[in-house]
Amino acid sequence: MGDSEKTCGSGPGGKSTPSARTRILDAAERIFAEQGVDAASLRRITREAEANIAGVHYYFGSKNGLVLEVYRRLIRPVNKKRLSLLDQARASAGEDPIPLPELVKIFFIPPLLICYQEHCARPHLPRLIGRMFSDAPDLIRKMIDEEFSKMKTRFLEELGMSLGRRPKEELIWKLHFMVGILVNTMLATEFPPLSLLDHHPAEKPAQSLRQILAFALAGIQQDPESLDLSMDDFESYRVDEAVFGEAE
Amino acid sequence: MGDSEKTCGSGPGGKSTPSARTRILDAAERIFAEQGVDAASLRRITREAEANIAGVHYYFGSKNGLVLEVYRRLIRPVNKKRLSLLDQARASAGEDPIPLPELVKIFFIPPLLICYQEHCARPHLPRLIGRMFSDAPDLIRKMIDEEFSKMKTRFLEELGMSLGRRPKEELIWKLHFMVGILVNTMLATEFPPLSLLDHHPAEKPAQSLRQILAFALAGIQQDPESLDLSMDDFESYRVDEAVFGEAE
DNA sequence: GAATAAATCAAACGATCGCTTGAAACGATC
DNA sequence: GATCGTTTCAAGCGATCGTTTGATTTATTC
Repeated sequence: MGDSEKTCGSGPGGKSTPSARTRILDAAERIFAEQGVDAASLRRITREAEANIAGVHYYFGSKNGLVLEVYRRLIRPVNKKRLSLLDQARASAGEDPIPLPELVKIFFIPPLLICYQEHCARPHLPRLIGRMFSDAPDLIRKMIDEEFSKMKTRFLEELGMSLGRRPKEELIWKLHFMVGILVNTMLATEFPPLSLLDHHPAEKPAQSLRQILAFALAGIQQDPESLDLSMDDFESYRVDEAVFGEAE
Repeated sequence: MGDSEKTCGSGPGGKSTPSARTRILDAAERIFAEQGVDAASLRRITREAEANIAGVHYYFGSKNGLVLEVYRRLIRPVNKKRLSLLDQARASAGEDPIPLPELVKIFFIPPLLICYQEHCARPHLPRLIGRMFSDAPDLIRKMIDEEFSKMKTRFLEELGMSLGRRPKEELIWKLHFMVGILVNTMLATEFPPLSLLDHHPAEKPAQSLRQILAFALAGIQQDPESLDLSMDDFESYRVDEAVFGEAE
């Protein structure tokens, strides 16, 4: 159980066949990304993993257990990396706040690098991460919240220091917007919203990262109170409810 | 077919019972939001709609047909409103570009007002809209692209004018980030990412809108080239692939 | 009020789902 | 090489899914 991997070694030093447990996780990860968790059947997963369907319940207890493990294996290394980068930055900043650009880079770059690296071993990852936030049942959603809570807290602390005294509510909103940008960008590495683009983001990772970081950094630095908005003419933006009932 | 609604009127002027077709759409919309499209069964939908299960195929041909119609009914009025607001703004701007704040308001406020209005007739809407981008099979995704294409094109045109000569690629990225912010915000009106907030966004719609608009406006105005980023030290942000295989 | 079309219904079809079972194959230990 | 715990296997369980059918009810038209 404590072992990270069991191999049925064919040759020493050469590539070895992963254990059935790992093969199931790999196949599940890929197929969940393709079809969504609900639509993915254990039969297809185990068939493509070249494993028996009973193995799923032997190793993970249930399909939900498998889903939990797939997500955990996906999230943990990324947040571990981000937390370690935060620690580094905090150490080298001493008593000062971490520079905002560095904070933004720590948030965005680790997950995006996984998606953008040239010969990504798991090209389906962005899609799966994007799915995480919407097609997961409540049980999985609770686990995801737990996995992110530490990173969320640490990041809000540092963001508060770097921005100077701003209302906590504002910090939460800004972290929230960053999550939205990140998730949608990962979803779009495979998908139409960016189809207008004449190249895949992964082909120009530096330019893509620049776009994201610049946008987020500007948004974070902006003081919402400075915005001159007439907030009383909402009515003209309201969608007529009567239209809703109609098909045409 | 051309009729928008058929009512089995009980009393003139009073509330009338919607047709079975409409009742199915209403129930499907709500249950799709609750459980996701895949997990929602036609049996539950028709039970709660007080209709017969065969009605789904009579009216919509298949479950996929029902899903398509639910999404269409949801998206159309919003984009119609946004397009009409764009027309208004273009008319009153004459030869000048539309002011950026106005452009951002047109994009965000119509969909968010639906979610934030006090006694929303359909409190599940944000959740459904958020789901749209991830749990939809390819068929539905194609329809969504079609429904949004006109709005997307018009908005990119106006954004290009308002921002002055910027690369088209930059405009696409910025629209893309706005979509991410919007979708995640709608998803979060019911969901954990904002659970740190001590109030529901709908309780303070003006403040919430201010946060969103300010962030997006700043991000849009920012020139990505002005950002001083050292783009060669990616390695320190890379997540160690070796960690991935491990469970603990 | 008979005839025609539209809408609704109960019942069942075949397929697939997550999950369980009990035995066979495997690997380590003495 | 016998023993014991771990892993893999084929087969099947009950449940639920989307869909179809054919008859019945309701509404419309002459």
